[in-house]
Amino acid sequence: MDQPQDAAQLAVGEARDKTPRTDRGRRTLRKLLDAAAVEFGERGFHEASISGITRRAGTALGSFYTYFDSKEEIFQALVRYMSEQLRDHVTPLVQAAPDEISAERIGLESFLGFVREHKEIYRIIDEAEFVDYASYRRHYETTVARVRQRLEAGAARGEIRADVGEIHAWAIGGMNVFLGMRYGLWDADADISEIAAIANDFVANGLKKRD
Amino acid sequence: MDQPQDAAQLAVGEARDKTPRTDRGRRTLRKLLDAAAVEFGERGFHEASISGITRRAGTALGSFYTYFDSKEEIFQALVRYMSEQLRDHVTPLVQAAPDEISAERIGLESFLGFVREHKEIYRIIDEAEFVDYASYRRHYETTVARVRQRLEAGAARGEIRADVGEIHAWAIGGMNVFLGMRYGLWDADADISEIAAIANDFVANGLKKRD
DNA sequence: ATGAAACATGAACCAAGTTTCAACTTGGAA
DNA sequence: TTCCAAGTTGAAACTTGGTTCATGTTTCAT
Repeated sequence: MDQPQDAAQLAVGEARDKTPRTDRGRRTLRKLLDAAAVEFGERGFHEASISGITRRAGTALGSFYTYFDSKEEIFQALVRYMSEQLRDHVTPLVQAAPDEISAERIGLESFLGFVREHKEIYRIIDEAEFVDYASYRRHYETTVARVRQRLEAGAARGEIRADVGEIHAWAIGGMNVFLGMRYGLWDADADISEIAAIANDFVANGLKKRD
Repeated sequence: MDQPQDAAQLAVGEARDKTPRTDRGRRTLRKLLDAAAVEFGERGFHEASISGITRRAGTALGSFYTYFDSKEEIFQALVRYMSEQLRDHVTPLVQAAPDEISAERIGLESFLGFVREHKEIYRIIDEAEFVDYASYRRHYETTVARVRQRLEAGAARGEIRADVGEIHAWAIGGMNVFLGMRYGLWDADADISEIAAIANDFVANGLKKRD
């Protein structure tokens, strides 16, 4: 009924009229997000509970609903945040690479390192396949699109074969994800840069220009 | 079309003496497993309900507990069964291949075809990552182990480079899974054998013997 | 200083679905 | 044919945890 009109004016965040207006509110929201990352990472989406999140955050159960409409909504916010974190970690390193083949090696190596340091983050993005399929799909589609762009740029510079495309990008993406799971998640002792070097040698041959 | 009895009996037998002793019992168990495949495939593990399974199976709710101790247990039995189905579909085709490179192409192509025909089965195995991690890990470890064996046999016959190993196997496994998701699950119209041919050309170059 | 909006609180509500149970039916061995 | 183990049944007890809400506290513009 008598809603404040300026609620329609929040263009920045994706959240509706649940955006905090005071410092206290922003602090609480932040505490909830941090707590949710830990709770979801440790227990998985379905095992996690909102009371677990608020307990970790040190707030009351009801306060959760001041900022989020549901458990799904905070999860979705988290997936997007983490997908961005991963991209922000990998992208600058890859862009500094001297050529396309090195870029793929550096991309894989930095991805493996990121996974190893943020196991809980990796798990959350992965679980989105079943909790928030749109976010999951967007994550992989944008990730692979970036691989494809690199490949095509490399081909245009004549560094690799000219016929690379979407299929090669998905192949490399899948390769990276599996190597991340096997050697980043499961095997804490594997030598990450050796893994990346061996996989990159395989990719380099696969992408080499035909005679 | 072959009997799920084998897999079901095996999986259940391991768990407890809930194995049916009469024909009627075996029939009911079978109905429950078939219904569970549909229910889990359509709704996912957490959305699926036991009453949904028994409704589809045409049995009473209580009968479920004659054969399984919990929702997790029937899910686990299903994962194992489906992992075996997939293997039984792909393995004979791969083994009939004339050489290692063709084997990988045929393996990918038959995997893509299987995924497309059994979308629900694919989803179930994937969801095991969060419901029954041991089964999930076993599925991928045995799958990749088979790739590795093929690679090493091919290397021993001198068909491909000699230094192939675990890393190459995981790379190829991940590639296949992602291509399966992208072109088997998401894209119903993609030309499967063309995808397999392009990916295989990439792999073939990657595995080629060095000069 | 004051009032209104923002924020915090946690007990209670409630829906959904898992599990139990006691009575009943069926199968097949003796 | 008899009898008991195996199997079936579905209502009801029980759990769990997401969500609501009425009440109290804090913030801040005026």
